[in-house]
Amino acid sequence: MKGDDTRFLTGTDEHSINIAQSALDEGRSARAFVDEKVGYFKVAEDALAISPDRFIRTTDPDHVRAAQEMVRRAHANGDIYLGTYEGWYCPNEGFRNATDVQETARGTICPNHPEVPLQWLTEKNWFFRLSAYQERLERHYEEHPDFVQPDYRRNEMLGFIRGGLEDFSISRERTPGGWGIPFPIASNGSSSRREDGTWDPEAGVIYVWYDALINYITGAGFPDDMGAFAHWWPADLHVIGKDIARFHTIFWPAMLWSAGLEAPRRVWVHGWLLAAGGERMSKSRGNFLDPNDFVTAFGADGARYLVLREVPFGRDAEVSWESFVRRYNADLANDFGNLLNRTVSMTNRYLEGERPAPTAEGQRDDAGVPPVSDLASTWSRVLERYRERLEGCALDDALAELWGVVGAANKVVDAEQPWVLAKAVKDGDEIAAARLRAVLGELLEACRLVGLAVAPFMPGVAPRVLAQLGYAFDYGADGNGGPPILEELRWGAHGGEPGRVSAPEPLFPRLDLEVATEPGGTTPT
RNA sequence: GGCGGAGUAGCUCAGUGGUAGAGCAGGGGACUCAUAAGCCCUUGGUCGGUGGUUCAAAUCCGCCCUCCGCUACCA
Repeated sequence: MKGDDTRFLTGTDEHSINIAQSALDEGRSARAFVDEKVGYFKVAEDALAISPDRFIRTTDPDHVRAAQEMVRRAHANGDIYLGTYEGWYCPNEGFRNATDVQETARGTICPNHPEVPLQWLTEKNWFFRLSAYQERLERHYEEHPDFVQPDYRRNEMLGFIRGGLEDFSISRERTPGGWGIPFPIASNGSSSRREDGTWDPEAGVIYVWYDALINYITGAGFPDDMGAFAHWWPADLHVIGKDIARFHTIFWPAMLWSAGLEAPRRVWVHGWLLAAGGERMSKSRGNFLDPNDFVTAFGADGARYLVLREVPFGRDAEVSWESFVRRYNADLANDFGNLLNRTVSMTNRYLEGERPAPTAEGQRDDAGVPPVSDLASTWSRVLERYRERLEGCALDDALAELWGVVGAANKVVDAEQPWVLAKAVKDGDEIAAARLRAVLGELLEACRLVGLAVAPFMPGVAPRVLAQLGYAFDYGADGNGGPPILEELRWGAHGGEPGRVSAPEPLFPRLDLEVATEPGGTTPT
């Protein structure tokens, strides 16, 4: 919306052994299994009005090419070598981490398949020379203090690096059903591609997360369209969950450097939404919030607002249905929704719907009345802080800044009491008439600015706000098109344009806490 | 165990030496444009415990208690 070229990528990581095994357990192909799951993700994205430029799947053919090219580059650079990997091996799931297995009277077992004895297996694998990048990683962290955010995550990762980096394996000889991207290099160092174009299964597959990380550059055009890639890479921002921080902040930059590519500019690590008591949400615990139910109750815009406002973006947060309903009613229905509604209603009632221009700072309107409120100066301060918070990924603070203006505007209504001014106007008081127009002009402008500024959070609500105010909204559902938003976000940017407000229409119907419980029937917490 | 963070009003949190704060929730009031919303006022806290430093400590130091994060191949 600022007018910058953007490319927004989401997608799915599909080559895990767990996926291959679950598909086998259900008696169907891994491909059919992931196709179904991807459908669920896309439905949820649509429901939440998340509009990536591309939804990338690691099973996409261009991603297969990208992953194989990255392996070739690492190999050409001398960063991968053949070694042996050993550990507990579950015939159903492949290698299990020592922390995932249990010692029992009958031997070592994996909790998912207690009937099947584990084997201590040795496998020939390719290893990536992560150890060669320790110094460069430390230097990178020092020279780019914002590379990993929030700061405490950066410190954790830096501590991990300083503790010494080991090489890690990036291939697997065997996976259930051979699931994975074919490893493009044979053990003798030549290509594993055969004359008929298929890949030699003896070469194994690329280990799942080595392949998964590469999705970011596939999405930027690597290696099929290096022109596009040069335009989009390095990415300005990776947003990831805390559980995969190490992969994105340590392994991934090293992989890129090995291939002669740049690291992303910034990686933001977000926390989790936790259920009551700080428990992790899971279906088996029955404390899972289905995003589709969420949208049903609050609307796509409401759901987006709540999740981003209620939670400090860098930390875990305990959330509950009740906390969301409270926040929805307080912020959206009562504060902002009602502000717009009362402002539009008064404009209709007292000015026959005609929209007066907002009085600018230091100016007098045509009737000689100076600004009646300090909303204009408040706005310019808030906008600056709003931008700072957004750029720092402090999304909850960013929204709080905007709501400071909402609060100020509600106070202005009570301080000026337009209904009293309107009575005086009826009695022929011309000064009151000018003041009434000034008050409503300032309130309408505050509504326009907040409604537009909040568009990245509530892309569906923003056009409805502007429509009620009689303004056009020229941006698409994905935020593209339209004028540079910072121009539009100036106080009085459309001050000279005559216009009419439309009939007031509540944006966020107030919810009854007792009624608005989870559709799944789970007891609200 | 090691490293790091947190413990402040019912809830979520701000506050790094000088008379305890915000939002929400609760209570009261005046008003009426509005989604019984908004506005004003207000109840509520020995700032985890303890011992120090200081004229003065939520804030600095020591010890203790509780919780959380990181501590490499599930991803």
